[in-house]
Amino acid sequence: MKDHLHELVMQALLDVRRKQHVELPEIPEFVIERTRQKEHGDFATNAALVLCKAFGMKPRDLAQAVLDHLPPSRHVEATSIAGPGFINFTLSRSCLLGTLKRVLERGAEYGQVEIDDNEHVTVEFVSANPTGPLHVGHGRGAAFGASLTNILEASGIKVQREFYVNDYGRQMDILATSVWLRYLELSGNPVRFPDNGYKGDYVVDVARALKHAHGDRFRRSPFEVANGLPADESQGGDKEAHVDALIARARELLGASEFDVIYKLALDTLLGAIRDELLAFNVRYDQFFSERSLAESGAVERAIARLTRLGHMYEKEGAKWFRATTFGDEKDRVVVRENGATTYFASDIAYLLNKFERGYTRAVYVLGADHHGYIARLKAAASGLGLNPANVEIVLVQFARLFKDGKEVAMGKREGNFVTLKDLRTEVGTDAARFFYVMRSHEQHLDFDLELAKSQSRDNPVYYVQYAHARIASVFSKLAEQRQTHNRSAGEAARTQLTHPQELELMGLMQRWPETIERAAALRTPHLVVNYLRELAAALHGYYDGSGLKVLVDEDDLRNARLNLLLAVQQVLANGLKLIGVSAPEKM
RNA sequence: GGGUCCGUAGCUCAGUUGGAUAGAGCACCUGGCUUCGAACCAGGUGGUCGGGGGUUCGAGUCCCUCCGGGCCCGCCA
Repeated sequence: MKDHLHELVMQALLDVRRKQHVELPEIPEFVIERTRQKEHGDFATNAALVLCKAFGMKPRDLAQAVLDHLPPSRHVEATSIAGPGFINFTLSRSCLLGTLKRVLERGAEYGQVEIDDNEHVTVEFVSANPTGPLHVGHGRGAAFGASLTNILEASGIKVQREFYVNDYGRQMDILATSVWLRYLELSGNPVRFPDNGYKGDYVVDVARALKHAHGDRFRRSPFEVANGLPADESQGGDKEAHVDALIARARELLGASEFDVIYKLALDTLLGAIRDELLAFNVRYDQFFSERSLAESGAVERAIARLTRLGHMYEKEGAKWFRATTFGDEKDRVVVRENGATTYFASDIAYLLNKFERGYTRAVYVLGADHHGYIARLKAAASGLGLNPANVEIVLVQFARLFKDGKEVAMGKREGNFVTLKDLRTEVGTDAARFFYVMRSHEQHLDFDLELAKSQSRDNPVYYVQYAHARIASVFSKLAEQRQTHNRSAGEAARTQLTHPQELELMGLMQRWPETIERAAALRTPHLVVNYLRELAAALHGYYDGSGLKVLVDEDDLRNARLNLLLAVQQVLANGLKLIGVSAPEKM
């Protein structure tokens, strides 16, 4: 519709240019946009304001000239000039009725664009370390990422959803060691637990499973384990050095392959829990990608070799550095440490390269706001690898804070007293949690009000939208009870009987649904979908309660036409809720 | 200190890439259920868009500056 109006205005401008003999090789850009207020019609253009100088006319005069030359269109009901020189367009009723027809024809597909095969985007989100359960911070990333990918797909972009598993490196070693120490404790051989160890109860659960499966196989004497270790932080030493020594001791006493058994059990258990939780949260992935596989397949080495070959690596103080400053990063980055181990960033580089080697045309990273330092680094890596950094996109999601009884719920992972996503989900339900997480702009800090999300009351915006859907369903069940019928094609034929302003408003809103998807996809802003749904639900409630009209009237044609309208609204509500992973109930 | 995100009604937030008289929800006030579901609706009160400059036909939106807050700044992951 926008394009159509743009074309009309362009035609008019070309005519005006010819008649007024304006010397102007090209018509500068102007926009057609939705109006903010109903009194201004449906669409407006700033053409006269933008072009008045070029045409040497006053804005309002130019606007009038444009209207005088505007080609007729069956979609346009009325035009007007307003304010400093805006041209407003009011869409014709037949145009709105066409939307109604289209919604019913396309059903669940309404609003979707056909997939464009030339582009294939990989979107990575959550990617939490498998060193513990998901917490409420991950929940926002999960809800955002899942909604965004659904929306991108609806907008015609081929999407792959990926979770990067950090199953390699020191944090996992610390986890495995923590499990082993808890296991020793359960076996009656307690060893002092390190300050930097993982202290959550889930670690004990894994230890218990380990003991159950393997008995005393990993028992060692506490003296052997603790003897000669450097002092821990609370003993006046360094916690990192202490825990590293403890890991080395575990490897030494158990042997590498035995240590791996523990490591593997911890990884499988915790990653399994993460996957289960994501599924329960209605978040699906196409792939869980292992960091370890990058190292083991030689991908990390290859990526470093590529950077070296392209002349972006150098050695300093025994370490190998990537010259990130060449590409705008604030400092160069270590890729291979002095001790020969590769850094986390080395894996990142390899992973980035791998994504494009797998054929994706664009890589989107959904990261927590604390990772904003990554943007320059990752883009520099892309440039260094010879990739186009414009195809690497990082979307930062701000933090979520949890409020209970008006007070913030504190979270600390190492202390083990954090609120898990599972806790939240079981307390407020998947629907409310998913809705609340994407209700606000991702650039905004989110205050998650537990009571509000939990409340089965009018205050809860989730119910407001779901209620609109359920309300429509109940009209249809009432229909059967009253032994009335709904004939869609009869309703279609009688659609011109839908004349009430609130009926037209509903149609106008439904017409905006495809535009909403397009916009939310382009801006990576799922909350626009939520805003839209709230608006559509409000219009439905207003129609239902405030218009004074009844749907289930005796007159067949009118009833069928109105039922068609309700069916269409229900369909669009369902389509929208699906994109954000919230159910569309028939009853509440 | 440097970087980055944010500051809009008492509270939580929208604001269509610079448009017209800044909008919702909650809270507060008034009214509406013997009629398709009141988890709803109709209406009202409430603003120096953090402060100050600038850019232009036009600024909550863009630029500068100051104030206030979140987060980041390791050969950790």
